[in-house]
Amino acid sequence: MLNMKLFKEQVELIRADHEKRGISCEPIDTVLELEAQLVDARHQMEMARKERNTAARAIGVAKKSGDAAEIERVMAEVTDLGKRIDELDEAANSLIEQRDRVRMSIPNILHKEVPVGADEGGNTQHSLHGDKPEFDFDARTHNELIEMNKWVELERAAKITGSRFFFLKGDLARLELALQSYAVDFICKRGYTFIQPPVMMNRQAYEGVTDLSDFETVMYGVEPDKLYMVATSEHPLTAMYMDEVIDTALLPIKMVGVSACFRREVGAHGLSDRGIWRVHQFTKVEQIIISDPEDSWQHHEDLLQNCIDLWDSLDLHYEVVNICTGDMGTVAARKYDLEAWLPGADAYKEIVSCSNCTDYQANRLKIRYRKKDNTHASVHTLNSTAVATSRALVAIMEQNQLEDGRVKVPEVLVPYMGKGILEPCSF
RNA sequence: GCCGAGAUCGCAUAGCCUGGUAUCGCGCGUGACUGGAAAUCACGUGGGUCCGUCCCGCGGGAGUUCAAAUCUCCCUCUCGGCGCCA
Repeated sequence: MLNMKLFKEQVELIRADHEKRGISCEPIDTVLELEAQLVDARHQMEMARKERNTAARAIGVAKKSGDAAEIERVMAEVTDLGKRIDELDEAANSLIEQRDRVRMSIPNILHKEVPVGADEGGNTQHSLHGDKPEFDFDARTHNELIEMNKWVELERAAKITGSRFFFLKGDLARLELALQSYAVDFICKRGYTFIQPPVMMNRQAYEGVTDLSDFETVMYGVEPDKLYMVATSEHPLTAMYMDEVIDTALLPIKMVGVSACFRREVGAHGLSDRGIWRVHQFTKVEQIIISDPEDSWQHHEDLLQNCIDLWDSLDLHYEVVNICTGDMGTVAARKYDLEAWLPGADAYKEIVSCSNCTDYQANRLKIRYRKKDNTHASVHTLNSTAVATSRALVAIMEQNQLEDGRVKVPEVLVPYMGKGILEPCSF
């Protein structure tokens, strides 16, 4: 959510951003109009309250002096004022609610270097990494590999939960665990603190970190308890500091979290989504930074560099992409994706997403820091995947496959696995 | 799940019984003193603001009252005790 100060002092900035995104400026005008009404309503209410406070204090004085007629007169006056205040208060609250409902739908201000484009076709290449593997046989898709090696149970999982859930078995499950440990170790060596978050959150905290429409399309709700399963550990790890003023000396706070992630994936269909590429539950190692606004763009580059170094060390071929205006979403001000090459699909597909959300989440969550001049300001929040394990498994399987369908383990993971080749499962 | 005690500005803490302007301290900021600093002293230090001897704010919500941090009820969380439990 954008700060009201921005609407009052630099509304041209918001308008210019909407032009760039190719969306209507109408909501901006609505916010300004509601704000003008609110200021007026609030002022009227304050004046009425002032009158009442003054009169009510006079009652205390009059009671001590015992002037019964005077007490009665003032009390009648105060009762009338009370009714008027209630009405004005109700009007003001309704205006705030209307204003913020519109304000929440207004997206973050983009970084000036975000490429302009209508949809994902407008994304541009940032850099290309690793060598594209060559096969002297027909490369298989990950679907074929998991089936011939019996590494994944999709149909049996469907019996007990539904489609898009899975059991991960044997060497592939062990590789998943190895990836988690390796990625956590890798990021911790760079000064991040490992944190395991809760995987459910309440509505209020969740509204602070995500787009409202996500409640319909992304999140699972746990009904009787009014909780939501987290879609990524970014959400609990960012929200954990809500309503706090952080000691400036503690910034930046750098965290690496691991959690199961739950997504409804409403409307996702198609051949490219089969297997374990797009599923309702997967595990993700995530980097989070809570930063002084002055440093956040440097941290954003650092997060990307961590990903590049990590994925280079796995010896995989991928590209880094600049996400364009039309593909950005509401919360991020700038976003890089890593897209791994999948020989089975003959395409580059998203495996990592690295965002600077600037103060957009922090405004909503009221995560502030104390500045030198003793005033408060919102922090910046950043997040980046390190590895989403199920997608990393797909990339490793497809790029490291052998002719017989077995898979070579990346060098750096061999110590975590205790073996260099993934063998088929016996059942 | 049951019983009890709590939640007050960045931190800490008083006010609650007995309703009438949010207290002391620490930290931080500004100024004075100084060659400079420390120490000391003064002022400031939740949000809003049309800058007022203004309005709001004491975990959240409702109620009683002319008036609620203060009284009543409901909820959330924390701490202690008991129970259950991987």
